[in-house]
Amino acid sequence: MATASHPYDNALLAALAPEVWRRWEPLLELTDLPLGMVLCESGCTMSYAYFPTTAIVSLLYVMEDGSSAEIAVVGNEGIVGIALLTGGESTPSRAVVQSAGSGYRMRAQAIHKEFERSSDVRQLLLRYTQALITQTAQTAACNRHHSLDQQLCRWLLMSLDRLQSDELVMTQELIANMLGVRREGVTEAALKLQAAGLIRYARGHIKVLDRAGLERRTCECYAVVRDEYHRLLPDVAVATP
Amino acid sequence: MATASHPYDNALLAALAPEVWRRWEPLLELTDLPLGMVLCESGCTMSYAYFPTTAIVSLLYVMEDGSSAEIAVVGNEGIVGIALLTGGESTPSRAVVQSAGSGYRMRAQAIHKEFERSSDVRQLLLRYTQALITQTAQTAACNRHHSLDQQLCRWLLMSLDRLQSDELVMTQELIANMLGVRREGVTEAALKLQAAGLIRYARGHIKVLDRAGLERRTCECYAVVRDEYHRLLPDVAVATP
DNA sequence: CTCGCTACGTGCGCCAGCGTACAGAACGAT
DNA sequence: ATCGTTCTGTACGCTGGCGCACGTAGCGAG
Repeated sequence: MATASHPYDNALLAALAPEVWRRWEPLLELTDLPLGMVLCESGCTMSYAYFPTTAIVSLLYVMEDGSSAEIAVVGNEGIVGIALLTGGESTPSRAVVQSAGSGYRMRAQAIHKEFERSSDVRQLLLRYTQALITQTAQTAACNRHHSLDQQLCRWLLMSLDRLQSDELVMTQELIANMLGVRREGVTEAALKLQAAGLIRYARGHIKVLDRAGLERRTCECYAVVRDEYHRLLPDVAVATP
Repeated sequence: MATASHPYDNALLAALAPEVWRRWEPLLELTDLPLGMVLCESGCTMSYAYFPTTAIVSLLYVMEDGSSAEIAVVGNEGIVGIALLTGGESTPSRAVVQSAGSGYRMRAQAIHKEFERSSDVRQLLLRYTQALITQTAQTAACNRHHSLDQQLCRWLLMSLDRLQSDELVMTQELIANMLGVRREGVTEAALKLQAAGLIRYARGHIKVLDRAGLERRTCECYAVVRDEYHRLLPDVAVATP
């Protein structure tokens, strides 16, 4: 449900200068983003850029054999559709709504024109782009070196940062898809976290009981990415560092 | 040795319009890039952007425990120092010369100014940025799902595309560092390739005997990234698709 | 020539995560 | 209340890559 949403709920939009804001307001359209909605298929040209407010969107690479891997996640701190800015129009990644909610969308042509027009807009969106690159690169390193346990903690924390609540609506099956691992692996890892009193899991509902505990348990990757977001976009905070 | 090098040897520079070219020529400085040279340390502000001609540069993430992972590789098709364009100034990655050679460098301020000034320059460099993002993202997925054997093939092919010869000067130890795996693992994988008649390995010299064989043996990731480079930068070809 | 260093080869136990298979448990529709 | 479906837990053998510990071979300086 797209109730009580305002463009300001997206931190990137909120960081726009007033005169830019006046131009953009009529170009933004509130949209419902239900779970599983595909905003952009691999290799397909996007018609819109999306600014999530309450929703969370995953960028996934889907391999030929059907297995997948999340390369980045975008919430109310960002924008889906960087390729529209760089001029590539499409990417090999698929953008899927990972957590239902709403967001604003803007026509591809409009955002591209605004990007060309204003140096300030460019500055903001390019800094966000760099933060996204950092997230992707750190994911690559993390996939190489860290355990599923640590990665699950990281994933939970990143989702938490982009939500208003401490409860995630998310089956283990879906998490496994995002992380690119077996569902059973997620079950095991989640049980460990539950045994440690950090979370409570029940049929697609994860309640985070001890956030600090998750942070202690995750790998360095979470903090590196979070800090880099804060450095690049001090006004577009994801979570307190 | 920086002999017989011309800025045109970097495909990105070569793709510049004549009038841009006239402005840039005096700003470019030929530089020797010896093996192991660190162009940029993690988190440090860069003074220069680099346009490799004969050298190859690796972008590495180095973890707290000292292990590392390559997140992208840049040769004569690209530029090292995207963060100067996006305005972030630094990144958490380290840029290391992986294969000795030369390149051109340009002062940070100069490239940033040019990036702001010309829409054409922006278009070109942003398209390159997107290609680099694709490479990084595909690396993340590849790290998750594919075997060391396949990744070694991919790595060899990517290096080959950025070299003028079919011989790589590269110890197994170094390759292991790039891929973020054990040296012994690279030994085993390389032996398999040698047994299959695809390469010949001898004390830091790899001669590629059967390039097509490597392509058959690698994972899809190589082709995805290569094709995306060609799509985004048709005039800045890496290797024939 | 030989000594030392660098680069490569090999062996072995270990373990995280995989593939597969199945069982229980909670929820929702009728 | 019942039944099918979805979600979660458990078990077991397998394998790729790891950590560690050596052995060996070629090259280069003296």
